[in-house]
Amino acid sequence: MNIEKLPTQQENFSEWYNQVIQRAELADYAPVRGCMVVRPYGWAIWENIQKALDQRFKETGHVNAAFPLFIPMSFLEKEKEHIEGFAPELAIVTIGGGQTLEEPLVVRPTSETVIGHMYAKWIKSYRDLPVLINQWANVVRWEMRTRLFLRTLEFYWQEGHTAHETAQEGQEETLRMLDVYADFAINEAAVPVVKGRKSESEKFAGADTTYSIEAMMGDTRALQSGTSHNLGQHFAKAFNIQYLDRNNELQYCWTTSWGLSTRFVGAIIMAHGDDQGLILPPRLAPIQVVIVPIYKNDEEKAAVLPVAEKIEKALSAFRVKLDAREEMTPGFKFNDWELRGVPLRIEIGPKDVAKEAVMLARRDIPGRDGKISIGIEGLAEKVGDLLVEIQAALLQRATDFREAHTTTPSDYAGLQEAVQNGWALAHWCGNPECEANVKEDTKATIRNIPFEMQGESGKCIICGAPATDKVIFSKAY
RNA sequence: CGGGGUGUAGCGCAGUUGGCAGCGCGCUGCGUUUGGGACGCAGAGGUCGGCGGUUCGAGUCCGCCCACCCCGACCA
Repeated sequence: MNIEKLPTQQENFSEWYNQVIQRAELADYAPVRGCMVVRPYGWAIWENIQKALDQRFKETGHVNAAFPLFIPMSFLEKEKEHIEGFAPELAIVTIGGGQTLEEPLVVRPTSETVIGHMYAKWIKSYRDLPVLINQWANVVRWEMRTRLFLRTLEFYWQEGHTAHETAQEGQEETLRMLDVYADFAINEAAVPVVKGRKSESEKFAGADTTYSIEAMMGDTRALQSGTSHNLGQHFAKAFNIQYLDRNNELQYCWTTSWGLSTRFVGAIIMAHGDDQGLILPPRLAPIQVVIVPIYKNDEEKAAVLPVAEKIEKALSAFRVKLDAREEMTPGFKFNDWELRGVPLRIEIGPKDVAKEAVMLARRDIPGRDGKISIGIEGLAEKVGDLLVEIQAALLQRATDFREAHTTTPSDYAGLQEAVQNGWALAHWCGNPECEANVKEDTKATIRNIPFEMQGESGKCIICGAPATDKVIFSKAY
């Protein structure tokens, strides 16, 4: 392990990001360019994300299934916008079993097409609707520039695919799942997000409308953290997903899709981390409490270790780890677990044993300010309270940070200035040219058109034309 | 695909005019340590990215190739 300090977020945020991931053993670079290995600690975070989301999917009536990795090339070509959008980033298999394939197989970049094909077989009647299926899967998109978790050639995600009787039901489903994502982000990951609609240029290839949740990272850039698409009847028409309605008339279904990926692990890292390393939200942290025993000799060890073990048992309701490694000093362990973002640390040494107490150290409050001595009696309850408190504090801090770095410039010069270090809220007339100009001039894009600001009319900050949409401009990952 | 850069131990790097393959961290063993990143001693670990050329001799010079990184066009 490299014992040197991390670069600070201030001096080099992206280097801080890369190093914290590798040193905390979340992920490592794979032998293939642009691919990553998710290591056990990183995967444990993903598993906790999966649990929190899967539970919400089930509660809203969805079931899981698995669709194949390979998709016939011709399937993607059936929806014009879809193939145009994805063509540049497809991985295509042309040889199988030593033979050149008659039809190339695409490694799925997303599964609307195969799933649409199957839905056409399965759906006959309005009685078959709605179909509410999700799958947990890996997908491949051949990206030019990659970053661990944020953009890799292969990534893990869930993709929900639903089919409905009416346009309205489709729209309701699209927004329902966006709400599920926002609820997850805020209440499980403590990452504040803004729900909104994507502009035409940023929407999913083949969607009527794309919605997203956008979060601000520690360097003020935006990260699209989850998306929900109203696909209208595009895929239903491309794949003949039809049903007989109540009047015995053949109708096309209305479909949706929605996804959240391992990119969200990157969101957690960048939204909460500090110069010491990760800070994981208690609800998703693989280890919520780490116990570090402290002793100088065998005598002290004999006094301390059994108590530490007793505490470990007393805290079995939490994800707790006793770090009894002999070959490391307590000081090393403190730094090590801080790097790994464990929300709460318990230090127990001879002095504490004598007092029948322990030291509790909060990860979100560095140094002595975050430490308190507390009696062993009723410790579990106190730990539970503190974890809830830390979870809330992380959300509050991230929200405050976002607000402190969000401005409402009044003219174009102000906008250009504002997006250099933060989000800018401003009116936009809806013209793609204005959007493109901002990107050209500043590298910032329209992240989304927030629901909460709809209905405020004004003048386009770029061209001055009347505008009904107020949008977030920001540099993004 | 364009522009720039780097390939030497697991990681980070040094290697002079061409002359025995090195340093720091990490790793292994033993001992001393342990309340905020301990120390000593002894070890293990190399196709110097690959192929070819020049030379008595190449990590070093020349040519070709390969890989990766950074910047741009694309993106959850």
